[in-house]
Amino acid sequence: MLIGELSKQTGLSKDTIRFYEKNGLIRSGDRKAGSRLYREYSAEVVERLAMIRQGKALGFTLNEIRELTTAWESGAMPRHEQVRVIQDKLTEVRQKMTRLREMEAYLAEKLSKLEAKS
Amino acid sequence: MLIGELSKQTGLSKDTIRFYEKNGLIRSGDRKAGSRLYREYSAEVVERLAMIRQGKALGFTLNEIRELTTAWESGAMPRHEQVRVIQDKLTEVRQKMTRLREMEAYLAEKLSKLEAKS
DNA sequence: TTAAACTGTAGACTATAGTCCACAGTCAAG
DNA sequence: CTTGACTGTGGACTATAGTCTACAGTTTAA
Repeated sequence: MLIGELSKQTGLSKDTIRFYEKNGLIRSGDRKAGSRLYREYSAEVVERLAMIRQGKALGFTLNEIRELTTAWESGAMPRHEQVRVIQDKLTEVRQKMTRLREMEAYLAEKLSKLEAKS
Repeated sequence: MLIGELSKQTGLSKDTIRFYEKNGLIRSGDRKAGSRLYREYSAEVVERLAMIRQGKALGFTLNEIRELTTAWESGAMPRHEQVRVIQDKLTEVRQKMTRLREMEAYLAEKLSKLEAKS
């Protein structure tokens, strides 16, 4: 699919998609268009962009996400490296979960104190 | 305590602390020092800065965090407003938890596929 | 009493993550 | 066969979240 379609399917702007591609977060093939080339995207890119969006909403930076997604590009690095990168990220994800539970407890307490006063 | 001490206790730079204060995330009192005034911080500020840091690591922006912390400044807004703001943030926290679980499942799957191949 | 370590403000600078604009080639419908 | 919606590139611009520098007053330990 072309970039406009991808943009529609993901809700990300074309500029953002080009920006991500320039920064190595996604890839595209070439579709010939006269003297020029249009970007041709595969369906998996939709999934990957969804993942990037999730990651960002959880406080991961594009650099961190790129490191991760590069890891499951076959041939990008030796398998034990791939495993290590993914395991590290998994650990971070679990740490964030702990933090979220703390945050939830903190907010819930603030709330119950407020409601007790009323 | 003065800003250097607060910096030491929180691990945030003095510049960052002044920046947060300028942007309404924390407050200080005045300590007279000759013709000038030094910032005097209470012990609760340590806790609040820890919370800000947590929030940031979870993808909340300073603006979002400020809205929240303003809510538990008594007199800042009517009580039902305070309750609403905190409840909204609690909802967001729970959404993030769901996202994290998805992310965890996604990574765990990538990992098990990789390990199956070896 | 003076040097080092602290405090303050103002403003320039940085990195990250985009967004916007101008200009130009491509394609499909009328 | 031209007009409108698409595509591309390059570069300027923006917001967020700081960081750094210069300059100056304050405090304290030698």
